[in-house]
Amino acid sequence: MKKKEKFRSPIAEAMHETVRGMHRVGLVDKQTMREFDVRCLTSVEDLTAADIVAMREEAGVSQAVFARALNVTTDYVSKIERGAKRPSGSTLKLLSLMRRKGFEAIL
Amino acid sequence: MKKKEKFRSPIAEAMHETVRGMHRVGLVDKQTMREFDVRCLTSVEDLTAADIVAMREEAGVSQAVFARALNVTTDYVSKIERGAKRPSGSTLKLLSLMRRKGFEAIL
DNA sequence: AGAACTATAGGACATAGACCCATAAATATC
DNA sequence: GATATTTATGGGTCTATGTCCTATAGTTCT
Repeated sequence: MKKKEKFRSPIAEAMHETVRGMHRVGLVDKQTMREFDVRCLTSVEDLTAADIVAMREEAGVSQAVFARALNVTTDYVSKIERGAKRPSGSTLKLLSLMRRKGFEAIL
Repeated sequence: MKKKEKFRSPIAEAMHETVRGMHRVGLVDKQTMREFDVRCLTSVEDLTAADIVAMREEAGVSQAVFARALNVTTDYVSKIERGAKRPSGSTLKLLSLMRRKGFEAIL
């Protein structure tokens, strides 16, 4: 079994363990714990056009491949990288996910 | 002087070499080989409203938590589940990702 | 009974994101 | 060297995604 890194910071992990401990002694139910995790881990960072270019270039793929991975069109990626359009909602989430976990994590 | 790279990443190189080998043996044609790098990334399943409800219920979360994980609004999730709206693009990708890898994979 | 959370359902509306075309640079193939 | 092909930019138009708003109603708490 492989070690899976669920949290980025030790602080976040410590918080998770704290609440998990509360769950063990019955202070919080499973639903609350899951919601806690979601609230903690779903923060999406604002990404600039330059950030996205950097992410794509680090992945070493073309705009076409990058677009396919996001399930958007190629020229939309182009517009995003030029700052002509701003990604939002689920697109931003997907990009944020990719930044944290790597390009392969969203394939 | 920078070493001239034929491919942008080890991953891309590995993928390309694999398909190129298939081309040599005649398993794929030239056209397919040319666009393999892009085509191999396009696997987004169509999800019905019922599928999405089932996914959320299996994850055991409310529409609010589900929406937050996708970085969309709560009543958009409600509309999707009722079939009033259809997810597309990156939203569909994110849902597809979640279906294949589990709810925790997109946190 | 009163909060608080849950989900449905309506309408109004802005813009994300698709689709269209042309241009031009690198790179691949002959 | 000539010719395709890939790559990316940049213009425009336009649909419907997705947000925001309000109201209604069923649960599950205290």
